[in-house]
Amino acid sequence: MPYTYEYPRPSVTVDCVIFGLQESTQLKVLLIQRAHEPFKDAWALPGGFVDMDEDLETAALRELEEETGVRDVFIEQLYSFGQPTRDPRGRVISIAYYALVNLAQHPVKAASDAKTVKWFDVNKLPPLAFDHNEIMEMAINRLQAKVRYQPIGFELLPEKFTLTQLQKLYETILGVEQPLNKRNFRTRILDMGVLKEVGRQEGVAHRPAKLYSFDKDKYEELAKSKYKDLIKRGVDFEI
Amino acid sequence: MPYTYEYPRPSVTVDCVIFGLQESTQLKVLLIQRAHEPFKDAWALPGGFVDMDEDLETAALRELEEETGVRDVFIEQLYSFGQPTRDPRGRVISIAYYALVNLAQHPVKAASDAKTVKWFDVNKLPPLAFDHNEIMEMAINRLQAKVRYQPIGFELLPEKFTLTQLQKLYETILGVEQPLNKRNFRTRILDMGVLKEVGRQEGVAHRPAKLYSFDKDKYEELAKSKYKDLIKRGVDFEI
DNA sequence: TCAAAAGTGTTATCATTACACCCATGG
DNA sequence: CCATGGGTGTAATGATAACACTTTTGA
Repeated sequence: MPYTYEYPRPSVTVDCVIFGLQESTQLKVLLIQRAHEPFKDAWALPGGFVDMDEDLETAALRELEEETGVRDVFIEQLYSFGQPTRDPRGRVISIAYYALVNLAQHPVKAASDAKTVKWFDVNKLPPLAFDHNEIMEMAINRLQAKVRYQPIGFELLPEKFTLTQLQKLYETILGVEQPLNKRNFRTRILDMGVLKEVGRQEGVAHRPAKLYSFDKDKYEELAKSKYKDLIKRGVDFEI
Repeated sequence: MPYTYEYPRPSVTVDCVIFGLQESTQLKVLLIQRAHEPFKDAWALPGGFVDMDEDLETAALRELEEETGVRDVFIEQLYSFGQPTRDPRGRVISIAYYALVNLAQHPVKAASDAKTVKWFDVNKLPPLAFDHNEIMEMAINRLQAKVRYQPIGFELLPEKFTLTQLQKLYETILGVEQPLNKRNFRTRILDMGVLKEVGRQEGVAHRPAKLYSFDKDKYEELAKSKYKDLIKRGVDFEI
């Protein structure tokens, strides 16, 4: 290898914060119970060391599947944590990823370094190994911020869904105490123009709801033109 | 060291994208010309290897000062880049940071691994070493997104500034082709309530402008209450 | 008194909020 | 025929955009 440069090197790991939505009403997060020292028996985020020839994202997905059996998720980089004392084994830098999935579609099974795998309610987390509580907190903030301006979450519902299901989903992710106003939620969502009507409910003991699906093409298109608008408007402090 | 775990380890570097505002009208970025292989003589982001006992952020600030002489900046983590082939020396993972500074207050001088240090116009960048063009692109997007909802940039002006100066600054950072509407810019900024009047210009050949300064306390306070509002409102797609 | 930049009035339009009400279905 | 959600009308308020206008200064 040309130009080789030798320094003592930190270890590099990846960690995954996988949020799971259960019945659109409960927000959970996937944790493993560690099988080995350090922090043996403590709960932790799934993750592990990056191999020398794989992408960071690939490493995260591999570790996630190895330890929990969960696969086929869209993860996104969250942040990198590098405090020198965060791992008792020595200098370990960790790149954290996060994702939001439909819990029902992702059965879990413990394996490799994990003793147990479990979905925990986001509001009832145990103390976690390493600095994983800090990572978790950042992930929750990021998820809630993201859900406000990007239609994530649509993939978590059945392909065809009602507006009430969608509203429940938002209320869950945002962790609101009061339900959102139905009228206004609907107006806003429909005015966005990214839902298309695809039928109606059947066999329910009340007025059947219209079913919608997410129109991805429309969304991409809108995202582009909206971007131009923003540029034109210039400033729009939201604080 | 207990629990030591041995794996082959990637190298870890940090890179800094330092944006500099010149006279509130030009957005520049700080590059170094590499003194050594690989990519000898090519332009690159200031950065380098992380020491074993320092924070990532500390490493970024240290490398920035060593290579460019620039110090006392508030950097923020941008993203981590880990494509296995991004560095010909082998596996190198880089954590990128970015910042926006007042160019006039940060004199540069080349040192250590840098042959030359130069501020480049953001719109006239040379081809960069490694994957630094990709890092740069992401940094520009992030900066422009951030400036829309957080009052960064205020620190780049003199302590007392006019609304016209502030508007110019926004126009520069956003890279707009048409100037923003003066009336509306003023209304919006003043309605935020984070500026306080602190005097007026003197000795100018036109009506003297009022001078303002940024009221940080007021901002912190507003940021909190605004956050509560957002929670209450629930959803607010901006796409 | 003029150029230059600062600063203001005003209107039309659109988005947001809040509240009350009607509708369709199965049991 | 009623309980249960689904779905709509509307008015008050506030934010945004667009444009034209007035003010104050030094030279």
